[in-house]
Amino acid sequence: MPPFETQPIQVRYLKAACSSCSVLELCLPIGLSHHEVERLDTLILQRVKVRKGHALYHAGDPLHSLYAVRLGFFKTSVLSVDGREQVTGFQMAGEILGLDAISTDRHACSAIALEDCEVCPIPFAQLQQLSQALPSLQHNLHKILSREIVRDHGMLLLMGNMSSDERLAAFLLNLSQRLSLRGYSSRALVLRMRREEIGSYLGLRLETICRGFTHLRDQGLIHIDGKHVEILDPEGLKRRVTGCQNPGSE
Amino acid sequence: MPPFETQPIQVRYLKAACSSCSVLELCLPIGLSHHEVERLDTLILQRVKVRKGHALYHAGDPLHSLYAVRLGFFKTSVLSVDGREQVTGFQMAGEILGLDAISTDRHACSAIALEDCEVCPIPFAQLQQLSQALPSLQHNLHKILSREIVRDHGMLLLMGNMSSDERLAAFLLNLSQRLSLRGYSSRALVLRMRREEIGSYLGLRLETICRGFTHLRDQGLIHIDGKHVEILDPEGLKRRVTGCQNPGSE
DNA sequence: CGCACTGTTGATGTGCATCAAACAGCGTGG
DNA sequence: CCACGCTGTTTGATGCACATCAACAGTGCG
Repeated sequence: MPPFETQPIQVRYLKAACSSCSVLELCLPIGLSHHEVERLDTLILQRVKVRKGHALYHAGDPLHSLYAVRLGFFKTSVLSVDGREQVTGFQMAGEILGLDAISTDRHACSAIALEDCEVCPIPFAQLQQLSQALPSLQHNLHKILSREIVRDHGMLLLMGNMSSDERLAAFLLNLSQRLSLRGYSSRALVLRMRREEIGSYLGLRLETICRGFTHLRDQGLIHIDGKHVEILDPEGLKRRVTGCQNPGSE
Repeated sequence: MPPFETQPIQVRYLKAACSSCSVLELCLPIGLSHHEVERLDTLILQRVKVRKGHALYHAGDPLHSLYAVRLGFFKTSVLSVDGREQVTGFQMAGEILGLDAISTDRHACSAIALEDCEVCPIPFAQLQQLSQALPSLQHNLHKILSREIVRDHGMLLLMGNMSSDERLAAFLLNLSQRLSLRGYSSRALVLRMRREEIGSYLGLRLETICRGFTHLRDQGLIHIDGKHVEILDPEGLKRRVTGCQNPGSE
């Protein structure tokens, strides 16, 4: 059976525990004391599994919980009035989904699992309540919200000023850096999303993504085979991003 | 003396009072009780004036305060590594500056006054402290942070999917809507920024902005003379934004 | 007045979108 | 087993929207 985004999410209940979570140090509880983590734990009643291709939530759904990604890979996207999709982000373990829903108490984007995923729902009302009592939890939440704003501004810079190849190089470096933070190789990575989704994220067409990969490959910066990317020359990629109007390097 | 962005800001001290502020209902204290507003008032020691062309803060400055715009018009912008500017937003009365600094305790962008401005500095550490005690203040702060995220995602949609004329129409409608919320005319508006800054904001060149204005004028949607814009046909402008791939209307 | 800055418009170039076709992988069913 | 459709990727040919380059007009200011 093919996955449909509009189907209800597939859930399986699991007892949760931030304390023993592998992304504890990247997630909401970062820097909290053992005691504080235990109090946060009481909010997270169970983990939820989301199957590949299914939605964790849709735009318009009321906000109940924020979601900490425990496992897997999501995309978030908004739809324009005339139905075109803009991917606003790709989220991996330790990252928080649903932040944009706080504004209106309704989710402003949809979150789709790009592979089988597991998330920790954090009931938002209770999170606010608990962060009244725990200043460091409140501070973490502020930082996470602010970090998303900084990230978005970086994306605006990318969309407004970078060529297609530069965008692609920046995208790969960003993925690589986030994966390596999580203990994965910063060299060899697997793209969980399709070319079209990368394109939407970067403000380009899928064909341009393909050609971009080819360019970077022909310059000896990456090796690419389908969804498998190997970064051969991270420094070269970085130069590709910053060296915007530098035709001498060709 | 021409204004330099790198000069220190010009300050003049004024006693502050949220309670009597004209944008009380658009700003941080929205929905707070009289008593709660008074407690917030105690944080804001004095208002600060920023002269046209001067910076309220620069990227890299340490975060001390958030700033509520009381009067005037700002732009915020980030610089790419190779020195190109990306305008990330234009802020008017009631809007909060400095949210992106919470992430790293340093401002990630610069805020420049586009006209003589007045802001209320809100010491962030104390704001966090007070919002421990005042749940509705905490909630407001969360909403403001989240609203910025939603706004940015809208900008990504615009940058990724819209033609130059559509971007410009969306920009004008957005300005018009925010100005009318503040009691100004939604029809007649004055652009406080230069064409180049609009262009940077929308991911276009200044010449393209000029031509876009000409197009909208030739379609009878707006009247434009320098910095003065009159919106003649708001509905037509809206159709211009949503009707993305509709060549029949030309 | 003269200069710097901003805005407008025209001519030309180019980077990416669009259109199109071929191919690979993969599950399904004859 | 192969044929088949379906999805995703790659590559080529062509067109267009916007960038770039350039000239000039309007405005404010020392």
